[in-house]
Amino acid sequence: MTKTFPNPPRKSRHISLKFLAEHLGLSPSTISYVLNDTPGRSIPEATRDRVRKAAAEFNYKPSMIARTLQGKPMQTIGILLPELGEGYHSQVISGIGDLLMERGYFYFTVHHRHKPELINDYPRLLQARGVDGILAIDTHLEHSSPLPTVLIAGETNLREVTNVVLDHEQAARLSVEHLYNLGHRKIVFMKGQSFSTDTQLRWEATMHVARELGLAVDERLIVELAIDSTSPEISYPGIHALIERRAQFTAVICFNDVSAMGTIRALHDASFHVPNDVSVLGFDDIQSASYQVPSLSTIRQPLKLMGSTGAEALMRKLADEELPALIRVQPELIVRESTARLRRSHQ
Amino acid sequence: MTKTFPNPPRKSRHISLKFLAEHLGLSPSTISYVLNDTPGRSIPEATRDRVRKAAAEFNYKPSMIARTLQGKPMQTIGILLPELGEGYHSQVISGIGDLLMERGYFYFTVHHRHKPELINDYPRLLQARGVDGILAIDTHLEHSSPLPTVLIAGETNLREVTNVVLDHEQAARLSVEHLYNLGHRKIVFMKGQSFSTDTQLRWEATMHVARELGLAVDERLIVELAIDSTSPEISYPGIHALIERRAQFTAVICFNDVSAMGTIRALHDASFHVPNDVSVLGFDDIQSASYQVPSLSTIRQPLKLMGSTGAEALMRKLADEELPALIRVQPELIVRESTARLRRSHQ
DNA sequence: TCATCTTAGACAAACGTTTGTCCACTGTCT
DNA sequence: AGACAGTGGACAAACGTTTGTCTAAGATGA
Repeated sequence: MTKTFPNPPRKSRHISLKFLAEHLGLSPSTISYVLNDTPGRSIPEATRDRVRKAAAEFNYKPSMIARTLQGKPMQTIGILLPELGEGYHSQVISGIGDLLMERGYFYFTVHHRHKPELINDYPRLLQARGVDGILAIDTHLEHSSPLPTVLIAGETNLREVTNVVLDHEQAARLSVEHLYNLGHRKIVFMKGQSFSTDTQLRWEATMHVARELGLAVDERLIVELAIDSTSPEISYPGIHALIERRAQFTAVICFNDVSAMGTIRALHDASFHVPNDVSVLGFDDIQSASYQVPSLSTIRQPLKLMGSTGAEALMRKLADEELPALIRVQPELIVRESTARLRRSHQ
Repeated sequence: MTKTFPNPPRKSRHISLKFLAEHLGLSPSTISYVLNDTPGRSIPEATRDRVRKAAAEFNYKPSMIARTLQGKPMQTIGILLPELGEGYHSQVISGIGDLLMERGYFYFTVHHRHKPELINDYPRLLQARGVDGILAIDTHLEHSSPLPTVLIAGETNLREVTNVVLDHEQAARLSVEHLYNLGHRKIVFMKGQSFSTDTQLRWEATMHVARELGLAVDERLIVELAIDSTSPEISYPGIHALIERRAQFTAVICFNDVSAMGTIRALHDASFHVPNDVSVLGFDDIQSASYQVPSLSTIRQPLKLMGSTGAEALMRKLADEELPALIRVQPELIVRESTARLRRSHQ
């Protein structure tokens, strides 16, 4: 009879092992052994039943906090990223979140706005909150962290950090060859903002492929993004300026889909038709890419996959498994309406 | 001389109060008093200096975990939302994240996919990880939580939950009157998915305003969203079907900007021009709204503000301040290119 | 019958903090 | 010289777990 014990489930008292123990007239350790099925303990089934029933009745959840103090993992990780808001990151996080949820892990999200001191401090602050590992996205990691770390789409030369990256060489090949094969030769190349970790790698890969194809890269047709934002405004001024000074071009390779939207908008405002007058190629394949008018041709970056791959890698790392330093994922060319064969009249 | 003590800063040992204490030849309590500036303690400035220097030298961060065990707040909250990915929520979270970061708070994000058992379980699981309070977004809260809770854009009749909501009545007025004043009478009304907490409230407000204006709502011109997604595909089939059966309409009031994009795409595919043939009005004003072709007229929902307002309210609640049960924020009509005056030929 | 082995638990230490209490000095005042 | 106050700090308990060790009672064996 549980009713004979003096402690009614007072609303105010936190349900702890100790509470359960008093309630059942047992010691906390016994409860712990039962609930964790600790092997090598002889406890009769009758007692086990009593304990489990009480735990269910009071909806007892063990405090991860106290458990962590014992050196157990908190089943929690920290996600480090440059900025919140729409776009790129949210897709990656979506992939991470689904996998972690499945594994019973929780996560913190922290944004650092590219500030090195924040990037450096966050791991310790997260550690103080009990996280087991760090998943960084698009972040320049310079100092090694006290925690196991996996980096998605960033750049680092830290030995102990596993890096999940897109195959930039292949991505560049897909994009440049696509437009080349459609007959385009006067191509605008767009370079990302300097703080984006992809900018440098993608640019080098793109230039490399252009050289291989014997495609001339006109200095005057390079647009460099500078605005720190995730809205299409980032590319509008650059393309607008190009049009103003009557630059000759028939295609634009954009840094991402968002800048492709800004590009199309700028061309549209200047009465150029996409793709009849100018072809525009995006990058990323964000959700709205296929619903633009015109719909975006783009290089799909498997963002969700990169997220889940990174999370999976971190789980492995936490389980002390060996991991490659680099995990590469493959891009894919998605052809829609914003790119078209060069028309004779524009040659 | 600190060098005379036997414990070199071994890489493996965690830097704790006790470690610092041994290192300095003091007791842990003294270190704690100094680092927390606990009032009513007499400790000479010389000692305080020694302690602070050592703390800085070893980059000591107190364990929030152990501190929480003492009943101190963890300075951490949990965010509950239906789904990860692009769109609506990411803007709200952006507002939350900025405010929390400023206050030194961290946050967990958990998504529940509208599953009641997850919605019910998460608060306890978060509590086990030391969370001080819950911020729910667009979530049907049915049971009261063990933690202080603020709800953004959801719906609940729980007394203890503070609710941050858009002024739906005003939003409906702005949208319907805008199209009405442009001369539209044959208007398609789009109803959100049933799981969205805004659906019911917005629909009622919209119908109310239509009645007030004496505007007939044609049953056959109601499109109801059903697909669970954050991509424009949600509205495409509905609008497409309307066109297929040659329904007569001159304007569409969409449930959100994403569905407005799907609507424009469907109209475009059927060779209708927006806004010359049909006006399309969005809702939310997401970042890409102004960069669509045509750019979207829409009802701006101050998403970031709703996020920061909710976070601020929760901070207050955690500090035991009194709060109103309802905090209302105001929408705004943004007129761009996707809506236009009704042309005579279409009357 | 007595030694031995199981069984079913209790007990206590530890994790890293916070905080109330206590104590040994050192000065100061009569 | 004795009483007393102030100073500088140590000590220990507590938070909620986990886990190694210990023990009392009952069962078993020769």
